[in-house]
Amino acid sequence: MMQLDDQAYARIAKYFQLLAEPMRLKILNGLRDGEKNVSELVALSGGTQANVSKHLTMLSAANLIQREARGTKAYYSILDPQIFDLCALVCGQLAMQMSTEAAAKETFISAMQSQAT
Amino acid sequence: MMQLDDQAYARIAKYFQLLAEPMRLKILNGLRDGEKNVSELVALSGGTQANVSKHLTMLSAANLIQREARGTKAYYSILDPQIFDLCALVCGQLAMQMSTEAAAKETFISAMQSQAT
DNA sequence: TTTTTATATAACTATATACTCATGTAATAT
DNA sequence: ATATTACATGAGTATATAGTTATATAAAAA
Repeated sequence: MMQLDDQAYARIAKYFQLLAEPMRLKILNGLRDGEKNVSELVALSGGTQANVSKHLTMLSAANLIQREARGTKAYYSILDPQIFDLCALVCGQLAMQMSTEAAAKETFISAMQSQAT
Repeated sequence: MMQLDDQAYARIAKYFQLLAEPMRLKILNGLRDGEKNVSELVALSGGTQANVSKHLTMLSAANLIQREARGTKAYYSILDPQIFDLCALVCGQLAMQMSTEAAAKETFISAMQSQAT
């Protein structure tokens, strides 16, 4: 078993932390089919402008997404589509766990298929 | 683009949240090569008994790991090895990001190889 | 230039959670 | 029966973070 040092664990944990927030997942999912500006993401997510903007700044600082200013608008786009593989794995895992809860399972199975690369 | 409802996002986020903690990652990595009891995990992780026990309870409640009491000891083991795929993906991602930081990159490359399924 | 539109950010609040210390519980040993 | 070992858990504290409100900034339009 490989021993990682504490710094390595901290870094991996921080990465997962970014994905551990419903609004951020919603935003990332909103960027799946290409770049969107902040207003579009606000409308899509149902969050406030300030909050969405903060999450975008966080995701951008971690290089999960990319910012490009055009005019007065700021367009964000996914930098590494592999994050969707992560989500797909988790969705699959959760779908397994919910093998008894039929209705919830339906939701997740289709979500997983939609999110899989 | 598949639209997930808020409950779905919350659930996925909660799953990532479990992996967003260095001590829990350390514990999970400690269970990679098979079951261990609490004392072993305490020694391995360098955490306190109370803290390790709490994390184990959390991971167990989320069905990431499994508890089996034998005598006065409690043995924990990984329930779904796919979590290591998640970690490997993240390690790979981080290794990419660190392409300039040579030393740190070395650490992650080997870690990733060790963690990959 | 002034106004409007789009986005970012500072200050603040509320909540969640990681940790420690102390104690509870349960199985084994003496 | 009592003590010991192994583990779990409650109470309390500190810190992190998501969210809101208000404001700053910057480009474009009037």
